[in-house]
Amino acid sequence: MSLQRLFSLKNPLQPHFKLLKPTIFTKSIQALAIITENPQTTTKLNLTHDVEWAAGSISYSKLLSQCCKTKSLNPGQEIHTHLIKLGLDNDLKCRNHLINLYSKCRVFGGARKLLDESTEPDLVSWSALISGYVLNGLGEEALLGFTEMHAMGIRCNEFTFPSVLKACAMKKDIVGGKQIHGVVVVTGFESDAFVANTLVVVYAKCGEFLDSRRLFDQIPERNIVSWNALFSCYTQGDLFEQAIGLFQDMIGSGLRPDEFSLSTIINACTGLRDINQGRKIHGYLIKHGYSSDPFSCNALVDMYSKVGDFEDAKAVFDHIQNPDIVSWNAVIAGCVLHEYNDTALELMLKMRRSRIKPNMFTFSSVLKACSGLGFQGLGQQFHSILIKSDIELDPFLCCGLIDIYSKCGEMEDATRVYNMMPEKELIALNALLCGYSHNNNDIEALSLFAEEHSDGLGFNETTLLSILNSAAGLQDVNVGEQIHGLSLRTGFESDPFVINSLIDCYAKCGSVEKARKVFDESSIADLATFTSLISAYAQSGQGEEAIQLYLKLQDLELKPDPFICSSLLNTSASLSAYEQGKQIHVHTLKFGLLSDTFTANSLVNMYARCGSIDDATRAFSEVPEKGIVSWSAMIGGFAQHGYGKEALALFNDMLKDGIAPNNVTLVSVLCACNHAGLVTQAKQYFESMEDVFGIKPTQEHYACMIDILGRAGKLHEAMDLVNNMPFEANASVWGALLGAARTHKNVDLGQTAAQKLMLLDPEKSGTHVLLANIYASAGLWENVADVRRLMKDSKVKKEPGMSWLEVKDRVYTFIVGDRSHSMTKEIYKKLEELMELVGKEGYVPVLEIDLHNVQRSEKEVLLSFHSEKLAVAFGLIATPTRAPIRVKKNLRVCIDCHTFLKFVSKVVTREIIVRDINRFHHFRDGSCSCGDYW
DNA sequence: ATTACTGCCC
Repeated sequence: MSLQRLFSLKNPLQPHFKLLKPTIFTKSIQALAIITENPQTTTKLNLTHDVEWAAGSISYSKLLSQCCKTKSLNPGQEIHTHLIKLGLDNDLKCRNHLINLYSKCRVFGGARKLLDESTEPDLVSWSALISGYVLNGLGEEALLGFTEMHAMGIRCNEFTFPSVLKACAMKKDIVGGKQIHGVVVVTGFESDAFVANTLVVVYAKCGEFLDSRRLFDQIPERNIVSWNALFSCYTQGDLFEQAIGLFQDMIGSGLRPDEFSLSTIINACTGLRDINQGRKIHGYLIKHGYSSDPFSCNALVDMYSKVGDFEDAKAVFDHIQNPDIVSWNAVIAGCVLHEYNDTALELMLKMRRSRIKPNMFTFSSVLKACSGLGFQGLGQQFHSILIKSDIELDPFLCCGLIDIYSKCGEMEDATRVYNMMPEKELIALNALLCGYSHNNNDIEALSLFAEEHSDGLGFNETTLLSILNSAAGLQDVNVGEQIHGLSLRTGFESDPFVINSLIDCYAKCGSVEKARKVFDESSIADLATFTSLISAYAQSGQGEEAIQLYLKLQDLELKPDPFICSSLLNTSASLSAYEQGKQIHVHTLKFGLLSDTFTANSLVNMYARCGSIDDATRAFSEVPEKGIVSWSAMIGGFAQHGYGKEALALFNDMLKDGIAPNNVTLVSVLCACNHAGLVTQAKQYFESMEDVFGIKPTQEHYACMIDILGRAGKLHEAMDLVNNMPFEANASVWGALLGAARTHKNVDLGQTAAQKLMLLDPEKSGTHVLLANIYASAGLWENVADVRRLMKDSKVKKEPGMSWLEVKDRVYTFIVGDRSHSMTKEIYKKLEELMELVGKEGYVPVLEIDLHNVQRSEKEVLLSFHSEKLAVAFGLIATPTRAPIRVKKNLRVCIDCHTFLKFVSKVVTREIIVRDINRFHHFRDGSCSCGDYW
């Protein structure tokens, strides 16, 4: 128990009484005496516990000196109190010791009080005070003390100058440093080793390396500290090679490096990322008996963490006998760097068990670990510990906290931490902007940036990446252009990350041309840039450009990565480019990318959407770690191809595997029921969605369910469902109803649905066409004419029917009545041939009713030129005899083409796969996989 | 009695 505690006891009379109690006093003195290694004293103290004896037999000055050496504040204060009691507190020697002790222990008030109350404070009193300020990093206070001392007419000596100069170095105050340098020269302390070495440090720390080096060269008797000082300054100024060069010069001059030299050089190796040199130094350390030097060990832990293997870092750490706070921090930081985040937290617990208090470095690392592990709750607990502690919330910690709060979407708290910072720092701004962008607070991000930018906070590439993400999120090409301009003006336009973000931003804002321009103008041709532009093309549906770019990438012999391949597979999927997709598949195998689940899932999706359910099934069976995305892709694939039973069976397999479905899976499940005509099952799934799987039906699920009921002719039930939806029905719901009305020729329902659709999605052309068809089927020709007029007035154009067919490396496009193809003649000839063949088999053109006012013969001609017919005809000419023909169409297949293709598949014995806007049709041997229900 | 060179979080 310390005396301080005694003084705070309730009874004010007690302290004096307790003070005289020998047992309390002697415990401290005894410990001190043992430390002073005075065997005589120790023995005698062991014989007696008497206070007065201790005071008389050993000098207070000696004891206080020992207190200073060991920074033992409490015993020092006890002695101080005792000196007052004995009236010995005016002794200058003791007083200066006490000033030194208090100042070093940050009790500046006490130190200052002793100095002020001195009858004659001398140079030593001031030196002691100033050195304490410097030791505690208070450069400003040290210089103020120096000025005051100077004003009192007290001159510095070789002991004071180093402290004062160090204060200048700390503040990077070259002006003050030069002034004091002048005083040093005038007073003749220039050649003192301590002063000369510190002068070298002052210039170097202020960035004046040439002056520093000149002073170093002029030191008459350079010692090891001079060398150490200079190359440590070089290392701190990131001049690692110069540091190592100087180190070699030192060895050349015959000096043997000590632990200071070695730990500094290890840091230089870390900076240079030169692990070989670092290992050599490690060997030297062991050979020369420095392997237990704490500084060198800590430097090694840091080096292996940052440059080498974490295992090496851990091995060095495990060898440290009594790891200090820096050792722990270094190894914990290493864990975080290598993403052993849970180990980082475990080590922090171990560290606390060994009674070492975490500091701001520790918290900075463990906050990162929490963030990496998604332990936001723990991160918030650390925040409350930090608030209760006396640890200063420096910019690094603030960043960590902003990151934690951003990760859990608590942007208000993140903003609060940021606003709490006395001085805004760029790294904190970046952390907050990043948080805003991830939480889709794009407007907040951009306005915060604008504000801080006008306040002069500045920005770097990280800032630009964040705000470009926000601009992309807003899909505001103007904001993107402004940021582009800003990066051009500030020279960031050549940063690869900025370039990629610009491409990404322009692409997301819908301007692939601008994205391409950035790509073309940049001199960087790395994988990431290609990935950005390829996915930009993929996202905007420009698959051919995406592939062209991929070919260019291969010309440059860049090895594709999972991102690129995944992107390309998705492109092939959306284009139904089966051959192309297969080629990408080969590449994924060649480059070993199928262990990546994303890529493997994309492969399943690609084959499913390119119409090859067999390939998709095979790809699915080879997905290394099947997740919900893999299962959903496969179930969705089966559903789209009309394999309802297979889809549902797979869904059950998935449930057996313990994978919980998500809303995407359930859309596919309902879709499967729809395409397989399983109305009862669909109803069961739909009704149990929330109870069994905990998924609330969305618009999509409702739309699917209404489609099912509609197709089954249960129009009332479908309408009831629309009326009882928990939200306003959207366009897809009404679209499903309109489709049902058309199938079942229900004019009232068609009108209601079409009206809603025209309001919700006025640009959609299909609505008018469907409504016209419904009117036409009921013989309401005037209404048909009205709709046509309405369509003309509202400038809604009927989307022309288009089909795509892939042959070898090219995708061929066909439009209704297309005659632009180089093989037009052959195609139409083939079509005629086919007409004749299928006519013999019993094919009769089935007319779409909306063509009622066109002459019958004309209709037949028009029908025969539908794009899918042209595509199939070309496919028969241009592809190998037995290969399936895969066509993609932008609209629903018309009933005539559907009938025609059934016949064709029979007469030419070929499988024809048509992917229309809703699903796949596999025409084989005269029938279609959809069972004529689509 | 007072003095110089070394480590951990972006």
